[in-house]
Amino acid sequence: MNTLYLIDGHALIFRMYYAFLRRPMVNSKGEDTSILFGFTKYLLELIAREKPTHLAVTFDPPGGTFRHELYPEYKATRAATPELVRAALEPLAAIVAALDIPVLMKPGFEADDVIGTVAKAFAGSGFDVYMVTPDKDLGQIVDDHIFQYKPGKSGADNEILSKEALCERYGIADPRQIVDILAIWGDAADNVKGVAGIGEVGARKLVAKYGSLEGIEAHLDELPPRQQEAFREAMPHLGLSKELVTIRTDVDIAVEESQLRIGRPDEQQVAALFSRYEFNSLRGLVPTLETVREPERRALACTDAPAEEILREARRTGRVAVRLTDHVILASGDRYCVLPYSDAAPVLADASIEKCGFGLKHTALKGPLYDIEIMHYLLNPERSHKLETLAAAYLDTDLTESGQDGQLMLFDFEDKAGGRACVAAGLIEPLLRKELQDQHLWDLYTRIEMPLIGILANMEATGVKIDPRMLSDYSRLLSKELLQIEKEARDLAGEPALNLSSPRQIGVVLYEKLGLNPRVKKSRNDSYPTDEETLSEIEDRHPIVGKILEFRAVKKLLSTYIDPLPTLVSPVDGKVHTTFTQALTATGRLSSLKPNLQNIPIRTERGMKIREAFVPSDPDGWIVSADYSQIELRLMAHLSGDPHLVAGFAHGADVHRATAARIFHVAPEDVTAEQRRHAKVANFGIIYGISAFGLSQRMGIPRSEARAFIEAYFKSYPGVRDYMDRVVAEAREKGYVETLFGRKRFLPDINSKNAVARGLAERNAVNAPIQGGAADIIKLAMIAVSRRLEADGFRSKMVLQVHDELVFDVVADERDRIVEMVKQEMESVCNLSVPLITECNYGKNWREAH
DNA sequence: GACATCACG
DNA sequence: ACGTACGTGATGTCT
Repeated sequence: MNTLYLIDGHALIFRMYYAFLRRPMVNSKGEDTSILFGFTKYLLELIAREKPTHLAVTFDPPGGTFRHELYPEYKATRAATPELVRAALEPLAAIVAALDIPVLMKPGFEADDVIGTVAKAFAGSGFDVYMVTPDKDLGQIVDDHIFQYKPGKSGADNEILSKEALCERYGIADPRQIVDILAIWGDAADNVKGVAGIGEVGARKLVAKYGSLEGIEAHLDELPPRQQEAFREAMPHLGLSKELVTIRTDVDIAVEESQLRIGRPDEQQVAALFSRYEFNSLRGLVPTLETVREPERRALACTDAPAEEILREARRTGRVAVRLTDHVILASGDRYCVLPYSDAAPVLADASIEKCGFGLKHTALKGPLYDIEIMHYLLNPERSHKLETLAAAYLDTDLTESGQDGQLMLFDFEDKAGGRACVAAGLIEPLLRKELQDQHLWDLYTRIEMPLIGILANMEATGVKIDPRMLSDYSRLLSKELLQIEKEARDLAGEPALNLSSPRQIGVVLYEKLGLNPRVKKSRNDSYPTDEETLSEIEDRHPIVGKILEFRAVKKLLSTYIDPLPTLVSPVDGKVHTTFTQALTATGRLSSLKPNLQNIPIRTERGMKIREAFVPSDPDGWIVSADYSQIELRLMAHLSGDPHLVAGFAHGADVHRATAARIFHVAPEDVTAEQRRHAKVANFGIIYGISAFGLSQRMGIPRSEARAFIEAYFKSYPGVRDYMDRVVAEAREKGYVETLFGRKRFLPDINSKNAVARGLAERNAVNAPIQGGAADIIKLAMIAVSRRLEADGFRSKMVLQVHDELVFDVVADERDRIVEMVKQEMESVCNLSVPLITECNYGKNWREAH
């Protein structure tokens, strides 16, 4: 459904004027930006929250209106417009224009009349219209497709008044009767006279009973004498009052649908205006093409068909669209059928029939899989790959629109929506196939992502065995420690109720009560910094700081890993089954969720113990872990071709030591521990697209020293600097960078005038080919290893991937063969100018396997 | 739902 | 004068 939001500009301005009256907002130039800020924020938040497809702002035009001609005293009692409001009008118009939001005005008419006219016109042509105004007058316009959207006091509590809500509020049958209520009630603000002595309640009751002003007049004699008298007295002006409070819906104003479509803000203008008024907090709210909702598209035509026909068609063409829910939906062309898994299984498992669809990660599916979510992910990993988005972009149809079939039973409706989705995926797939081929991404899809789909399905289905007893014992132990730490910290603070999980409370205790760092300042959102880095610096000033850090560490382990993990163990097989997402990260990595098994602790002793709970499914079996050694730095060596970095890997030497030796001009055996540590940090920095600031933070040295350090690094490895320059230049020219295997990452900010955004894009340009290339390589390894597991008849399973590590649940007698096979496959998956080395170990649990 | 924090590579 | 090392996910607080 298309939605049109019509903003009552003046009403909103006044609302903001009063909202900020006691605590105005002033920028560094001393200008009062309250109204501009409040108005702009409201507008942007409305767009973000409601995602209108169409939007306009209305203002009252300068000069009088037809109401003044009818009645010279109209609004005569109004105080003069406050100077702040007057001053806000022009800048506001500029902001609204920069946001590409149309302004509607008509000389001689109030904004209300324009809103009324446009609302009626668009509601009549299939729109839902929301009139954004606190003004009760506009209630009279409300109907089945026109709503009053009342701004709340603090942004969030907006109220949407439907026809039903208004009728209930006023006790009337039709919102149009609000006109009669207002005429009788009168409106002091507009100087419209009503009936003396009758207020809102009286007017409501009378209109409810007699239907209208005219109805009341016809039955005047039924009223109590006092009211009769009041009405007779008011009679001469009531007709005028009614006319004045009636909102016109026939204003001669030409508004095209296309004018009101949500547009594209002028980034330059918006940036200039926002920095002029210092609206830094609003920048992120400016709608982008991704965040605005596209106007309505036509529905997708499709029909259901007998299952036998679809199955026959699938076998004949060697292709079928698939959607897996509680049941199976199959589609061919624009026809679909719904059937139980048992009936669909033969086709799903028939490898000679290719499958296309959205989300095909399922163990039942065999044969070539064309998953449009993943195909689209390769075209641009950072865009949305939702089916609805793809259907809108590739088929110009709206899959979200639904329910107009009204009377359908729920399951019929679900089938129909599912059928439509399945048909849509089948129609989108060939279009994506073409784009992948045009953009040279076809090989990446067919050789890496496509075979990976089934592998991930199997890994998820297999799961990892967990020892819940071990975890519950450990939980008891750590919980006791936690309680003790909490008590000690509270005693040290002298605050028995201190919540150690609250950074806010911690900040107050540390900096206000104990005064541990007089220099520290509340940051902009009224909070003190209490992150680990900050606290470590002041750890020796008070024993409580160490307690807080320890509390945090233990609490993290308990609440993120130890306690939730057992609840995620399947009662069926005693295993946890994560979900691997294949179309999420910007770089090509996988991600893992519910639970995330890619961030299980390893760096501390307490954390490492958690890995003891990850065990082989057979008590006699083994956990085997194989991880690529320094894969990202090796890729940097390969991509840059720097002879010294390549040489550093050639003889299996300690790279960080070799780096330190080169940077500090000492023999490798004379490198100190600190030099090696710094070289290691620098090597990581290089992969991240080093910056002097970042390095100085990590090494705890001044920025000038960091700069010198980077210079020394580049002097030692000139090829690395050349590579970084090259890849950034390539990004500037083409707008994207790519991995060895052609995986792309687009960097729209690479030529930005904003130095921060540009800097990030430049570091991404350096990092994406490396992080993404490593992701490509381990995916290839997973494919190679899976093939061997199957071809050689292994019973052991691959169960986890952690970016540079593969984890296997291994049966006892396969241990040594698995270690050998995995290492061999992982190391030979691609040929770089440096060796790919895999560390492969086994143990009775994940911890021991390292 | 935003933010701060912290677990991993 | 800004405001930054790359990529993720889960939890708790607070509004």
